[in-house]
Amino acid sequence: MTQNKKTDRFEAARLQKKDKIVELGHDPFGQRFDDHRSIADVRPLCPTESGVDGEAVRVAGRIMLRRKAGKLRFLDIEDATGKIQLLFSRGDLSEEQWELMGALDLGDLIGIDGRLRRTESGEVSIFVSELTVLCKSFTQPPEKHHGVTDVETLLRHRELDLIYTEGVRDKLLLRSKILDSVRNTLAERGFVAVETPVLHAVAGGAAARPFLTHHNALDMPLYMRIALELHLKRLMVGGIERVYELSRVFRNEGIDATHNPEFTMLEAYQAYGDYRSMMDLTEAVVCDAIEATRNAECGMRNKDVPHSPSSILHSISWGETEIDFTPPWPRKTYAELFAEHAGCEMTDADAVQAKARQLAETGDIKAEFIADMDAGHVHPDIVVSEVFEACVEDNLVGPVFVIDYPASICPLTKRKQENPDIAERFELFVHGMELANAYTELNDPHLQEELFRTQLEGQSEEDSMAKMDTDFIQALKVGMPPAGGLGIGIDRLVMLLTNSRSIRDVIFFPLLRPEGSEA
RNA sequence: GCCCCUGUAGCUCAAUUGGCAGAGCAACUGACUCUUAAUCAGUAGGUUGAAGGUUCAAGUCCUUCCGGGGGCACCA
Repeated sequence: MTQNKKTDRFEAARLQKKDKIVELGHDPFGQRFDDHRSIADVRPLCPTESGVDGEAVRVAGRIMLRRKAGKLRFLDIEDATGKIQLLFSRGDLSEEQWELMGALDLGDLIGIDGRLRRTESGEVSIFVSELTVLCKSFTQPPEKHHGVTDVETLLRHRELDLIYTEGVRDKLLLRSKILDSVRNTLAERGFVAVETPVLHAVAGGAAARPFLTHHNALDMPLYMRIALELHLKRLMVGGIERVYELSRVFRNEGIDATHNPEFTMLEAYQAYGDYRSMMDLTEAVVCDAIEATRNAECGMRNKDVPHSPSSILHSISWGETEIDFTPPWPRKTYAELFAEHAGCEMTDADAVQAKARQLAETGDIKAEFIADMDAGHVHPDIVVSEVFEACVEDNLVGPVFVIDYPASICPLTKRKQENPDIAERFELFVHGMELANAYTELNDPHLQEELFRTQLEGQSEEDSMAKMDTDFIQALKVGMPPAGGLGIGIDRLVMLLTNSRSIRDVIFFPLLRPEGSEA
């Protein structure tokens, strides 16, 4: 890196201090430090009156701020639970300890033994009796008041973001709480967590462009999975009646506020259920997660939590608005929503085409699409789908289950008994964002095989989700129970529950282009 | 892939019409035994993202490239 030369002057100063620490007989990189307590635990133990000696405590943390006042040094340190002020007094410390203190810099990790006591101004403090260096830091910390604001720096050096930007750590840890909650909800209902292959010979189960890789020994191309679906259904055939996987999938597509190339997906399958069972499950998963985030926020270091408190148990803040998730959530059919917002019946092909042209004029639908449509290259249901996306989805504030989709755009879904043109599928929308997608799973192997073939019509191979997977068809022939299946985009769920506008806010290390390539 | 915005010291930001690249924090030296973004005095710190061009003169204008952000497209 060309940066090295610039940073040298800072690193050199810290290297000298490291040598000083060694000279004084201490390890600049520290050793195991037992029996320290969390700062959050220790703070309340401080006597309320200034100048009164409290309990002897041992803590560890990173040096965040430093102030000098004559032969006194005030250091603020922070651990995973909070901050506390340390006071070093020249009069109370040995020469060796005072010199060791002088070799500290902002950003160093230290261990402290001392007594809790309030300063004259009433600040909770630890009056230090012994300092232990736990790790020397060699980089210059960001500006103490403003921190780092440059988004690129924050994303490329997420550890700095976590240390120095207020609330970032809490928000990302909230993600872990949500994941725990989702797993608990599923476990309570008897779902078994499994792991299936990430490397697929055929990337099926969704319509998305996969990442391509290669196995050397077998000399064969492999795809990173774009969905979990097909393997999980094979496990249902195998007798695992309630099964889920909560893990990473990969899609080789654009990056924006709601898309990262690798993201976390939940897929759950329930034998002998249907898409209605999955609505109940979705409500449970989301409501439990809302409760979990509330409980987590109560114990958090920073009070500027994402959500304003509300009297409604299952409600969350989203921007300036409040969304009520109290179940049951409304269920509206695709057809009625279509009629409501498009102003015509989706079965009236001519009217739908007219609406599509109208939407093209306002730019909500691409001109190219209209050209394809007029040339007869587009299935009528695709036109319906296009119009639906253009004029319905953004109006779905939600939460709302959109149910009963046109069968032709759902090749893995069971058709309604009374109407084979309609598939038993729902998508959950909240503020125009697609949060969940579920089906009554198709378990007729011959129909499935046929749909895999016919879906290809009018679509490029890579745009189709209907990729023939013969192992999967073979499994269906063994016999898969009628079942409901559910998919939830976990990153989007976390965005929703943490009031985050960008998916990057809820992923520790979102994908970025490498910086400063020499080429 | 397209359009708009953006890149100045480790960090946060200035720099008039094209006219000597500056400040705060951090660092370094010093003063101060109760500070709270401590304060005060001093020192040092720059290939203005990169390359080219216009000009007596470029952080500023032009071209290309690189990174980032936002929007569009793609994403059933």
